[in-house]
Amino acid sequence: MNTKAVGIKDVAAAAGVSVTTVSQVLNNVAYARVGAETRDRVHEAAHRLGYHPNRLARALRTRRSGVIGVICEDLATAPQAGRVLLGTDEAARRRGYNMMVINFAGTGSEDARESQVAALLGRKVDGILYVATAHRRLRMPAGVAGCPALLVNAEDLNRSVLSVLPAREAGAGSAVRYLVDAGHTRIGMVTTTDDVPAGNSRLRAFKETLAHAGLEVRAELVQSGRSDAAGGYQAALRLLQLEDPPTAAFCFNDPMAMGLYRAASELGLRIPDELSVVGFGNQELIAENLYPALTTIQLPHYAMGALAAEHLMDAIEGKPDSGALAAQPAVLDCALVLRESVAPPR
Amino acid sequence: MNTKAVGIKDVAAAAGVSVTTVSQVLNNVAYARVGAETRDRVHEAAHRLGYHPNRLARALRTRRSGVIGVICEDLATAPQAGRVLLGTDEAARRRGYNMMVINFAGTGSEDARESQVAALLGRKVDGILYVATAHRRLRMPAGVAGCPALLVNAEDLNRSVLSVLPAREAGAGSAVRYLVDAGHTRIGMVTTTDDVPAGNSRLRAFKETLAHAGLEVRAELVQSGRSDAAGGYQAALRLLQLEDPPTAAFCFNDPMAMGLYRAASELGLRIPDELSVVGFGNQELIAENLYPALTTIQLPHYAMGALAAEHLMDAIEGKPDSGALAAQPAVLDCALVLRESVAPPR
DNA sequence: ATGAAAGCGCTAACAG
DNA sequence: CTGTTAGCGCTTTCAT
Repeated sequence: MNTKAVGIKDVAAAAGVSVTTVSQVLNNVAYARVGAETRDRVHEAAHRLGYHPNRLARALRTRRSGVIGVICEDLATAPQAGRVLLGTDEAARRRGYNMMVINFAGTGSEDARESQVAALLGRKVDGILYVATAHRRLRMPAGVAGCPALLVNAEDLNRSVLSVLPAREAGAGSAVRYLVDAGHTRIGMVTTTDDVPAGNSRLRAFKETLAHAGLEVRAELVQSGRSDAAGGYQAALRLLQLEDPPTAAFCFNDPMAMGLYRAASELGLRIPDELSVVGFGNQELIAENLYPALTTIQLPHYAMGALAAEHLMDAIEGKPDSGALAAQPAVLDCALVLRESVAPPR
Repeated sequence: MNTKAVGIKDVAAAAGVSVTTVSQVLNNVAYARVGAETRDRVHEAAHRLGYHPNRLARALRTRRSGVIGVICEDLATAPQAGRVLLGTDEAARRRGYNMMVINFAGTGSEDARESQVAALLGRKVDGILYVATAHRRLRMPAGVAGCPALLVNAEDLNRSVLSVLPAREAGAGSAVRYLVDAGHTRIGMVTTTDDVPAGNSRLRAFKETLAHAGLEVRAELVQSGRSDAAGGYQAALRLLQLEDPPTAAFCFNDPMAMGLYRAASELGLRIPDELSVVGFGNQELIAENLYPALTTIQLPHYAMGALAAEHLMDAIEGKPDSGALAAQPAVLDCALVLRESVAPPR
């Protein structure tokens, strides 16, 4: 905490006016009527002295800190958390807010979490953003009640906190449709056996998209395994050794697609000539480094962070329409990132 | 900003004492002499009313906010930033601090950066941590001067701000030594042509380690390319097609190792039986999902974040030894993460 | 052993 | 058009 000496009264003295005038001029208070020449004097003095308002004092007085608290689940291991934070930071900054960030470790006890939330609240954050790692329904920490809050990438069990979500199912659908549009008629899916809601919804999107395209969905064309490269490899091996193997495959996530690449390589299948593949998640480390580079679905992390921040700030500032938007979750589109792993069937 | 009603004077009233006493009891002020029975009454009242001190008011009065400002270069795309933040958050929390985080985009102008730093300073952070993406020498933003600050993963051009750094060169050395210890005598390196200081230092470590082991360093055993999988593939192709090819290779980073895996696969070389490989960086998405899983060097991101936070808090609180440590950068070891990609030569 | 009162830097009535 | 003043909630001398 810098022992910066120059305060509002120094500016007032330098400009030969009262602190009120300085405050009103620098904050552009609407109703205050201050002469143009006085305004200039104030601005000049403030600039000359290098005055920067003490936001703590202002917050104490106005009961508004301009800080939004961000609770991140698993800040460290999830690469997407950074993108959400970036979106939030940029949106916040545009409106003069800053972020105070805490991490909710997977291992933390309920008490530990509550005390972290209490820390945020004690620092008088204006609102709270809860950034979940994976889409699911969760219970907001109790302390948050009574403070404007928003969920990113998850839904509240009590439905009392609204959410910003990715259109995962639509994203999965567009991945599959891309394969259909490329001309494929035998399309397989490498999905997960892990019991996550995402698994079912992506599989459902797969089936519905095929059905909608008038394509038969044969059970053997859906193979599953653990949601990593090893699981993808196993599932892909089964899929690609079918007597009538698919010419294209949609994978539950990029690591599984990486496993599929290995299976294809071992079986002598060239991607994309003999096998087209689309992943999910756009884990750049994987998707860009695979050969050929993987076409995959990008989740709108940045946009979710930004939109959630906007909604939160609207709620904090009591914007009229913030209530209307609150009724249902905001759902953001997933983009298809085109790379090299899809071609028409031969 | 919660309109939480209960303040210190509510507690005082409920306990039948003055606010002074409440403050002294709750803060465990050393010199204050308060009767044991009074203490209990105060604690009980505070607990019963659900009192939480307003940290803003306290900060204003004590000139210490208990907030550390964290400037992240490239919060979004660098997966390591999250780990550093986690280390910082946990260390900070143990001592009652919180983090205010901002992102320095690669594209931001000098002015934009200064204004972000000004925002941090205006919010009266007690100190600043600058988390760089890649090790290099940089100029701290001008505004930071006069505020306790520390650099993570970089060094200050003016040498006026001290650093916490990874022992990259030693890490690279231990990777190579691991291959030597496994019995390899013809060891190659896949390095980068990108002009980054890290490239030279890792190559130097490679050469020195081999020389120290009494092994010849033949120029053809060092091949280079762009620092991604494609570059690694090209370099590896040259390396593995030498007339006397190496039995082991050290890669500049994990993406390049991924490229080497592809080259090995195309040439029919089995890892680790016919070719051992060690990467650098432990990008889990890659290292864990490659087959066989990649043995690689882990940079101490978490530890750097934690240590930097500790040093910073020591400096803020004027700990006596904080000056002594300040003389030279703190250097933290890199761990070798053992997986499946190394075996003795045949 | 406890309390009264000043003040951190700022904003916002209210008065002139 | 501008200045005086009373707090925001807390800590901390200084009295008692």
